[in-house]
Amino acid sequence: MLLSSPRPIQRSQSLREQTYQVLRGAILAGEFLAGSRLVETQIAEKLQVSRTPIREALQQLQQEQLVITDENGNLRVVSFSIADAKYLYRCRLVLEQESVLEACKNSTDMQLAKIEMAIQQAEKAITQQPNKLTSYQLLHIDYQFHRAIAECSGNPWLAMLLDQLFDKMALLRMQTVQQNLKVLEISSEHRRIYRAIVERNHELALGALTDHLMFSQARVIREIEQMQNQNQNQT
Amino acid sequence: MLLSSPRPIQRSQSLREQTYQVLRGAILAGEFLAGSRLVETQIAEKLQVSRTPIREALQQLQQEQLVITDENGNLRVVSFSIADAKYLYRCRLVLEQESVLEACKNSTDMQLAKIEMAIQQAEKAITQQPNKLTSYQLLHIDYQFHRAIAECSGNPWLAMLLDQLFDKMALLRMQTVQQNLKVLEISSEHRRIYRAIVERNHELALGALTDHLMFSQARVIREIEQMQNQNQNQT
DNA sequence: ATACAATATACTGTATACACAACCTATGGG
DNA sequence: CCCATAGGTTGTGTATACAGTATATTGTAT
Repeated sequence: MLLSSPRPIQRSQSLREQTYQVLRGAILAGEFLAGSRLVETQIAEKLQVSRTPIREALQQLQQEQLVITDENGNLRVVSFSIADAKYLYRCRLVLEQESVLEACKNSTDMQLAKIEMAIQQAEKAITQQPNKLTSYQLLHIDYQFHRAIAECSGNPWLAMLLDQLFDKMALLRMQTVQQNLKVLEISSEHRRIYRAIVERNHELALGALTDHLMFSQARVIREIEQMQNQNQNQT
Repeated sequence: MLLSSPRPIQRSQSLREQTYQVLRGAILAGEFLAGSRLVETQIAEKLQVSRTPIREALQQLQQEQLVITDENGNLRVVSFSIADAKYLYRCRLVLEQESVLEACKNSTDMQLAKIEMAIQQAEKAITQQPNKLTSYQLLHIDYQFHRAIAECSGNPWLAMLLDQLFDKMALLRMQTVQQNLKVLEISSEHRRIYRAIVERNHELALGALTDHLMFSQARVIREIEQMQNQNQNQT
């Protein structure tokens, strides 16, 4: 899940939790170049805490696969290939299909309102400050919408699995050109999904979702390709 | 030294990894009663290592949701409800549907052979030592089959997500009456799925898988209900 | 200059020490 | 007899020390 705190707020004061949030945020905001190395002692010094909480935060990130150990056992920010993108989107598709199906069946008025709110907030954000938004913020707004649908499903495990994928989605986009999120297209695609759910129209909703994700996948892959071409030209 | 071996030597595993495996094994083998409390210091003393690796292993288990913090912040072995069972099976169903679909499309002969081997090993195990098998072992044999199909899909993220669910599946069953795995039924259901994949028959494979998982879910839920009744009678 | 050896450095894994919070328990005052 | 509070117990979070290992660096010989 992106930076929101949908959890029942516990005193997440522990340095472990704080460093985890900081590191995760930094990774998802693209503040580490993909593939860059993460060293406990360096981070510890930079954040002015001991290695213990850093270690634990890094292990958590490692388990979430936002950070991986390379062939020498060094920790690095993960870097996704186009193949990864396709596989990740495929997983996301089947999970979100279940998500909207159940949302069509079960969602309460309050839950539907939450989806609509996510859409409206997105629209407000992109009209009010069209150029001031970081892609991190845009991704978060997008996340809210999909997350709200997952909550409608009533299936907490489904929401959990999707959350894991969303983090990787964010990272996928961070690797790419940073700008270039087609916010208007996305917004209308979201509206289409939402309308179908409100009408409890399974098939329409499934279709709209599938379109949305296929478009999204195509956009991401195109961006990755562009980036790879740029890198080739530089050499 | 030029004779150094290129890859295969992994030096003895860290205590963290070892304790993780021990604890995970103990939980999945039902050696903790569901809901029982896990205390760092106690485990550390029992395993004769310092708290550090224990802590890290417990955090990993916590992230995998095999262990959760209760309302007082104490770590406990997770305990699933019937609702959880349904939700977990639902997630598993959509992911495994994708799994067999892709397996029908992509699987190589070697991968198919691996599936068949999983089936044969299961049959060998249940005919040779029909009563000596723990349910932990039976579940592992079952896992091998489903895991082999996931590998056929070629989608590593799919396999990863399914792995997470399988651990919870194992725990679900551990809560129940321990025996009572309908091994013969399972084996024939597996064969049916396998045959459909070999024939590359999408629809048949999907149907067989769906049946298998629905049966499996029904068996698990029935067992949980029986167990709950028993507990009520005891009071 | 190159290859190699020796040493220094940089990191990680594990143990241990300590601080602090939550929870008992018991003792003394009402 | 009740309960309030001091003191002990238990458990976690964080820092730090230390050992082992990998990596970099420097010096030396060819």
